[in-house]
Amino acid sequence: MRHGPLIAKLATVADLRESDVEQLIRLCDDVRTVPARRDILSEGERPDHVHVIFEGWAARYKTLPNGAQQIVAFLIPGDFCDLHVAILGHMDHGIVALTSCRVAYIPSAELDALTSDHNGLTKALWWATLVDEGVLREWVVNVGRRDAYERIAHLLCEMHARMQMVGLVHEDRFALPLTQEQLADATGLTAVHVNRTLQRLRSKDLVEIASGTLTIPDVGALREAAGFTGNYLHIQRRALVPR
Amino acid sequence: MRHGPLIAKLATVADLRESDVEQLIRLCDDVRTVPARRDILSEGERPDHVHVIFEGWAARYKTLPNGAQQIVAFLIPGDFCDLHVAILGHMDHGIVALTSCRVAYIPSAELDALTSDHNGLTKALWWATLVDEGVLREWVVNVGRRDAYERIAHLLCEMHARMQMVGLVHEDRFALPLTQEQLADATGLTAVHVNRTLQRLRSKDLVEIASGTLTIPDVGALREAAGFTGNYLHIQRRALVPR
DNA sequence: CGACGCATTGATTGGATTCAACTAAGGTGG
DNA sequence: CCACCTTAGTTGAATCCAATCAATGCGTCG
Repeated sequence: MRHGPLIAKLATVADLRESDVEQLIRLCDDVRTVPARRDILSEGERPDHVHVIFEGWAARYKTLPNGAQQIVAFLIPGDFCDLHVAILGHMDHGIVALTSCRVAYIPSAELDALTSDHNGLTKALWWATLVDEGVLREWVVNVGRRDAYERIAHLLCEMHARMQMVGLVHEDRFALPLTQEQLADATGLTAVHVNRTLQRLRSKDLVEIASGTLTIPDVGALREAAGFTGNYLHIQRRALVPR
Repeated sequence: MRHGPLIAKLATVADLRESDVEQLIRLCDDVRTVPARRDILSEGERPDHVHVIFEGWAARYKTLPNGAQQIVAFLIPGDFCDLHVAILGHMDHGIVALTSCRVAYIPSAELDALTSDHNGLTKALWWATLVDEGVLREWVVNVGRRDAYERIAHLLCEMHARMQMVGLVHEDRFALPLTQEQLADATGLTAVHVNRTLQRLRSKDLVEIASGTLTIPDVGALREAAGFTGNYLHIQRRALVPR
């Protein structure tokens, strides 16, 4: 945790050397604060920076013609916002800060340079996007084939596992700064139904929610209820390779 | 089309040289036939080959504890099955042949070697996976926020656009070798409801389906009904760069 | 305080599922 | 060559999960 969530996350999978870590830290020296509800990136934009969340929560979202919104991913500390625009050119969705966020702005060119002399980093970044893809597949399953109860339980399990990866879970408790409206936009439900479903989860003592903090008294029980296995997150802890 | 769908697809985006094309063709010399309904890759597998569909349709799918299935992607000629397992290690989902498929088996090691001396190819492969990711985001929106009617219309629009990319659409007509059951598994609906919804689409003359062939008399009208814009497919035709 | 965002509750509606039966098409084997 | 069986598509009726519409509580903040 000494180096922040990004390195914590990448170190769990890639053979990062001390020198890689130093390079990453140097890249992330331009950290700005984005207030809640502000777009970090808007649809159609062609950013010349790559963005990494250092602190706070954000969401990828798409808006339909009728005004309905669908959140397609939650971004937590350590997550890249747009590793892809360097290649795809423009954003096909927006990213909005859900809380006040501290975001690192990395010039695309510098990242390009770093990854082209291919060290362990390229693979680590690849890995990050591939895990994102795995998460997306699971989200399709979630909205496609689980009922509201399992769906929300599953989402909470996922966020618990991901927050744990970056060291933000303490005693099965972590900050969940989402409104029920946002949970609804992520699960394809309405806020009203999210409310009723959360009540069911609470009444069964699977979750406790108080002032933006989620507590999961029995992780195993919640995972059972959700049908959650974290296999798609491809978590595998490795040691940090010395210089 | 002279070189098959994979090169056709990659050439629309990357600066492929003649030499790149030759390399790709050489890589794809081991083409095998997989019968319909057979798994090309199973969940949990750790393949030492990377697979590309040359002919036929396949589907990525996940199975839930209760037996429900969710298709999370359709694979058509030119699509990679598992560009990611080289990095993630194991398959977190299965891939099944929907029709008899001709599949190229590329040894992972050879692809690694090819991409590590980074030519235009690396970027092209990156691009392919990033588009897949964009498609997945749209699928989340599809099952999360569109009703059955728009949902199926949107899926058909997408497949039309993707089939067009690899030159498999002729006069707004293309092979759609999917059962209504499979359409249901892809859209998070039941086969019964897919049936009724297809009837509505037919009655409005938005689609015609006969013996595994889909005809879209008025592409604009169907896209309008679906709220479809292909922006997330990141299609952009470029010229082939000469050697 | 009043306004606003968010959570909560009730009543009602509706889209999609479920269960079940039935038809059509295709393949197989006696 | 037809009886038989399987698979895919179709239709109807009943049911249910979640949406919709609407109102209320409640804490916060300018």
